[in-house]
Amino acid sequence: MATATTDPAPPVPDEATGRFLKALASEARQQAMLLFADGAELSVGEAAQRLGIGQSTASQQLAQLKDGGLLTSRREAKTVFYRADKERIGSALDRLRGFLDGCC
Amino acid sequence: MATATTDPAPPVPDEATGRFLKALASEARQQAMLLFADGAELSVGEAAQRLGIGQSTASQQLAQLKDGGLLTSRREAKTVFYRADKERIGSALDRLRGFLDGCC
DNA sequence: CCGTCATTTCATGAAATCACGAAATGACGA
DNA sequence: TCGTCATTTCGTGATTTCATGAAATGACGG
Repeated sequence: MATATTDPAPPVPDEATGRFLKALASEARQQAMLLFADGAELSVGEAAQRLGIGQSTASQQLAQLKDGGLLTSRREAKTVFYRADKERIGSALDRLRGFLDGCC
Repeated sequence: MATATTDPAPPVPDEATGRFLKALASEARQQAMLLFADGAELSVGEAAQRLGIGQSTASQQLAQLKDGGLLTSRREAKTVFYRADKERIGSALDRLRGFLDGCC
């Protein structure tokens, strides 16, 4: 059988795509994404500085973008570097298109 | 000249895409979109009923989806019918892809 | 005109998001 | 082990969303 007994009522479109949309539905985070053009890699502190926001704020924003599948992080010594995650962004877009296709 | 004196600091990615993202960044509105599969056309009242929410709530949600470029509305006598706006959805996706392309 | 029906607008509380500074965590190098 | 630096986590108010019911708007039919 394909599904189990209760059929858990899947979220819509799906968790990951939902997080992707929420991550991007904020001007502040859209601005943040702009920092990562051309494969640029930035630390949390650098991002905070360039955006003119507090470091803890930047940390949270970047974390949410990562959670939404837009960024990856890599740790080097004390500092954490973020960069755009081309691949997951691509699949998020595909899933989004799939949802919109399927719904209308 | 291309731009005027002050250069109004364009929003990011652009107003319309921002509204598109915000419109879709809500499970309730994602559910609402599902009603419009296969070119279905529904009145505000029908949508409210199927979603199990108040009519004024539905009116606002659908309006926001329309504002986000996901739905169109048509008025027939007293009732307003909404349906998916394939075309504008397509261009919103294109703009989104463009932004993500350009930013990473 | 009036009354009615569908929708929209408005005002309201509840809940979520946002940005912040302070404190906690983790990873070095001395 | 200490002290320091970068980041994360936590607790806090301010702002924004969210859903609701009541009132206002608009469009008919009589």
